Amino acid sequence: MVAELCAIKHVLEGRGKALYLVPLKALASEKYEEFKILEDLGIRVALSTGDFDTVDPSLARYDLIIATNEKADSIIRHRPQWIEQVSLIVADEVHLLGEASRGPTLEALLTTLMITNPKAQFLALSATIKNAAEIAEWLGASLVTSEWRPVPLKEGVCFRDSVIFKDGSVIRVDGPDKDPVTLLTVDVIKSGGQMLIFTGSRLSAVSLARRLSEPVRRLLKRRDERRLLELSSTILRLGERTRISEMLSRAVSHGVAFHHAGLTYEQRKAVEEAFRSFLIKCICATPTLAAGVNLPARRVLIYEYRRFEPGYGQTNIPVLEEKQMAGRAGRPRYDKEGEAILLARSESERDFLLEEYVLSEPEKIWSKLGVASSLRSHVLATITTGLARSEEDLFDFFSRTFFAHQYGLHSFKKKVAECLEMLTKETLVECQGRHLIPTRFGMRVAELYIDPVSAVIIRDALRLRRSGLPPISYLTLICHTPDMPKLYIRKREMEPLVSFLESNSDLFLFDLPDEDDPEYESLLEEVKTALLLKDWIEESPEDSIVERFDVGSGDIYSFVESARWLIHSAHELAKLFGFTESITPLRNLYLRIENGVKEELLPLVSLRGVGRVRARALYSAGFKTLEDLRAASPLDLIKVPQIGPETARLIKEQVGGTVSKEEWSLMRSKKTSKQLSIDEY
DNA sequence: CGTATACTTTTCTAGACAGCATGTC
DNA sequence: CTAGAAAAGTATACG
Repeated sequence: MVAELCAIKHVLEGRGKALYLVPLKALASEKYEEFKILEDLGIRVALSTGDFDTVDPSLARYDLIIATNEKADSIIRHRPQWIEQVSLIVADEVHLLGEASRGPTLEALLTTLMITNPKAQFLALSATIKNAAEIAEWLGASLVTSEWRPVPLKEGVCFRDSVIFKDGSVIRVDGPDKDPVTLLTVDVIKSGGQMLIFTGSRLSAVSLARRLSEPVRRLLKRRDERRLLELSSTILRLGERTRISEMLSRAVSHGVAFHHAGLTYEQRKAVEEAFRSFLIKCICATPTLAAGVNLPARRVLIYEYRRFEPGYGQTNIPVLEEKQMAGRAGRPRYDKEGEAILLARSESERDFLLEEYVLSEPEKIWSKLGVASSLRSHVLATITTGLARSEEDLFDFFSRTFFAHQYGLHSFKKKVAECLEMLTKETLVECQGRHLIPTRFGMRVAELYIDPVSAVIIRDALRLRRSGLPPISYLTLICHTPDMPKLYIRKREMEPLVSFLESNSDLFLFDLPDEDDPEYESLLEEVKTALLLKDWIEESPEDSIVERFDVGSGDIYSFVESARWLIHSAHELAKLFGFTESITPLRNLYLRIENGVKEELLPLVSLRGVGRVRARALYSAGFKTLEDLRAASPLDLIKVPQIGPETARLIKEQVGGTVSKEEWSLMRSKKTSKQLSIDEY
């Protein structure tokens, strides 16, 4: 509300545009829906995330622009004029600054905006921050704190059948069951509330949901039971049937659901919506639901406060994260208070949890901009945007960052200089005397929004100028870049991966580490990820990919998305450097990744208006090449399922066939008439 | 020799942002 | 912040 009022003031008083920054796409959409009512006041609201548009020049027409941090950063790299008119910058969930992977982007973005828009107002928001004053100081802002909450929150710890709250009050839950999780769940549902349980792994989310299914089902009203059965079958129809969707469907029929990133977007949305409409009584979730969309419940149970972290083992989650989860407790308008409960397994653990979480404040936020991988790309961006034209400019810029604010500039200078050295050595930047000038390569890398290291890996590989390579060569290449997320390797998978590697070593576009090299294991991860992508473009059924790689459908989509982005980037770099023999293979691979199709469908899928489904339909109707399509009459084309008059016309336009006047008018008349069956056509 | 039981070894582990182009049945 | 639970495998006891 504070941000909203502030934005209204800025726009209506004609002071300038407002930019609203959020960390998640889902949050961006949510805010967009929320702020759209401002259009009644004549304020034009736009949404800009990676899902919706590129750097859209029409954004200049809007007054309030909602964007993810990364999207806003990317927009700035394309240097549009309208940025100058921004007079209010809202940074929602600003505690993200302390997150290693994505905090630096927000930090660089805010620093840039402070420099380019020195008169703008900065409004940073967070519910869980200890050193808020320090961040305010960095932003040149004043700190405003408020303890107000729409629904009061009670935090406590549960051991056996009793819960001790922060304020000293104690509640006891009892029932025939001895299991405290079941007791707490049944208790809150009986009194008309809902339960949200956070677990530390996907597996425990799923198994907990199964465990609670029976007790929850017994509490269901007849009417809900019927609607849940409908929802249960809807979930199976949302996508290809997999083991996970079957388990989810079964749980949902009992009024329970699990929620993690292995689910598809649609499945997750379905679960969230059913929870909001009180249909689903209990969700067992990984931290997916801790941040992000607003999905409160009367009672929140933190079932596991430890989580595995690679390189560290089992670690206690930060208090900040625990407070984020606890903050989900209490549904405005429905609950008069919310309860957030940590689960203890022993008496000493109960005391530990009370002390370390319930009564603790969240940790301080520390800048993570010093991490080399993120620093590189921000040093480059500072140069390509023209913000730094010399080394001094560069240090000036970085002296304005939160990192410099917290740690001082001294140690930082060396890190920045190292990044600069790497960028000049790899010719992303040129030094001419004191001047720093981005090369075309550097410019393109900044715009493509990839890590300079990824770009160098791709360039060096394509520079081998090898032609006639199969898709797996390019797939392993992009999986070799730091921008590509990777699959875990299981012990039993080592063997087949090693043998694949040995028999195909001539297909790799980069040097392979030795078997005793610590890099070797990450190479296997890369190969495994590449093999998943290969299955995808060969149209393996989703369920077979799920089984073979032990991933969820949601994981498949996120791997495919990242691969699509990097293949596109590789294609652009091939064009930039004139690596002609790679341009067409990369273009084809892009089409196949995007649509998830076999090679035989390539010519069809390359047409506008034809994706996976229509390509398949055309192919099985006998139209296998562009030549077949050129020879075909449009009236034959519309006999193909999935192909209507519009698409037929579009296809004909692209393959350069002729459409006679009669055919044309016939098609147009069909277009406006009620849709006919294939037989009628 | 088969099987129950105790002890040892192995396996496995959260999430999600970015480019660009296009628009049906 | 540097693990711990569950599954799988193996040894031993017992009838």
